[in-house]
Amino acid sequence: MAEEKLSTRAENFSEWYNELVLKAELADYSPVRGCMVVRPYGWTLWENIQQALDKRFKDTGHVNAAFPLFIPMSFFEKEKEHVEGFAPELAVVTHGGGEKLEEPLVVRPTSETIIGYMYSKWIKSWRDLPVLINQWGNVVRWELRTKLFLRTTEFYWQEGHTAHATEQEAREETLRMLDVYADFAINEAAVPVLKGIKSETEKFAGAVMSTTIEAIMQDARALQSGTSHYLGQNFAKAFNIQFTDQNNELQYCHTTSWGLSTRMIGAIIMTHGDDQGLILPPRLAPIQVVMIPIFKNDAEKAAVQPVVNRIWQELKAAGIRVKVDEREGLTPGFKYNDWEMRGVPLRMEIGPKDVEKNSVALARRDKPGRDPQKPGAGGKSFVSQENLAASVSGMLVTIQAALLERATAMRDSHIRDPKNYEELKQVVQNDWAFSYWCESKACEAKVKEDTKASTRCIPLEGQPDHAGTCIVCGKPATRKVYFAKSY
RNA sequence: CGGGGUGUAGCGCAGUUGGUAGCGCACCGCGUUUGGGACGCGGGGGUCGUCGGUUCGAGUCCGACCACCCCGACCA
Repeated sequence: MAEEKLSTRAENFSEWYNELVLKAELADYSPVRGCMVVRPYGWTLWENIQQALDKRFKDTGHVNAAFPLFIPMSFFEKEKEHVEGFAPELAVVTHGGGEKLEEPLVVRPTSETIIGYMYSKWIKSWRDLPVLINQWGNVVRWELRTKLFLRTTEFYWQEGHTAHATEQEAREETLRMLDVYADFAINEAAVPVLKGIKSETEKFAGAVMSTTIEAIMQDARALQSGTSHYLGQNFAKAFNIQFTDQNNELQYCHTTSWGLSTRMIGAIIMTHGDDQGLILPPRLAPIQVVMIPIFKNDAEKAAVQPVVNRIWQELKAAGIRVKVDEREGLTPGFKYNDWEMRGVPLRMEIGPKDVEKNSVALARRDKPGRDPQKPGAGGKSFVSQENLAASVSGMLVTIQAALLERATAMRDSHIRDPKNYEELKQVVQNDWAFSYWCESKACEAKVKEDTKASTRCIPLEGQPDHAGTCIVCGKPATRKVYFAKSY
């Protein structure tokens, strides 16, 4: 049950987020520190994300499998950078069945190691390649500071792991999956992400190259929303993933990995939500249309209910995710607010007047219109019951497009091009800076030191056609990078 | 792991010089209501975060611990 007002985004963005996650019943705090319980409404959203991604994975030739939750500790010691990167956040099982284990088991923080081990068993010949496997699962990273969906000790995600004969193939795969993520984020979640390459300091532990989709939240902070890595032969050498090529020569594979997690739910919340609550993109929303029957007495109820039922059937038959709010004892006004909190894209009101006029009232969540006397002011409109499924479908498409458009405008308004370093230091307090960078760790570290902003990515698109000078040190630079504060 | 804050009913809070726990919302029942957060009447629900100390007596005073949240160093 929704309670009264939320904190506003302007007052305290962080509070607003926390309250919204709880009140919209997406997730709740668990008795275990840093872990979350994903509630049915949040999980359904995740299932819709899974479906949209899984289809894209299958369409690009991948198959799903499941690897163990427990990984022998020694596996982590085989790849130097990997162990250094993950050692601080490993959860380790030392006992089982009441006895101390001979070798401790790590609860997977990511599965490169155990999958690498298995790939070395499965891959013998160039004919076995490429191997294109994805896994849906949970992982554990012992985080010091957690926040629902954005960073929790345990989280849910998918991790794709592929092995290829050549560097070129593996690099192509890395970028292909980055494109899949970007396509998903933009066209399903209406989150206008920027694709790019991570700096050396920001890349995945053990990768040769990390790529990312970066999103801008309403408070202008960056959220890394998905990553795709080219791992070179690092894991192949650590785990002996070798094959015999066409010339009968033994070669190491080139591997990739790519992941997208429940953090995406946080991205959706912080991209689209308003002070009224959640706003979900129609393509992913667990409930796309909520129907509110309105009646004052039994006679009106008798008139309204059959119409509600008929329309519900029609929408359902058309493949629309629709729910009728049949709760008794609550006023329509309360229900409006309640479903707005939960972010349902479209609300349909059906009362005696609609039955009489063969119409329904439709209210768009992305354009709250609180005064029905001023239909021009908000998103409330009255449409005929004829071809209603088509009108509703059309409106859902319109809402989806409007959300992406609004989010894109928001993103663009936050990207700035400071003229010099002094200006950059100001800009990154409330915006992103898109600046030439010499790609040295020293300059990157200096920005972080001075402003707390990090490099988010060197974007793959939108690079200038001429060289420039590093915004920090003034040395020649060929590419621009985004500097921003991040989650 | 450092700094700050909070722990009293499901949630938000009050609780005086220490005297045996209360308000709002939510919940349950009945009735009236219902096109933008309804109302009346009745009802249920608390070892006051934990442990210890002071005291005739502790939600209140003292100490320790624990948990969670917020802000900083690491990360999807």
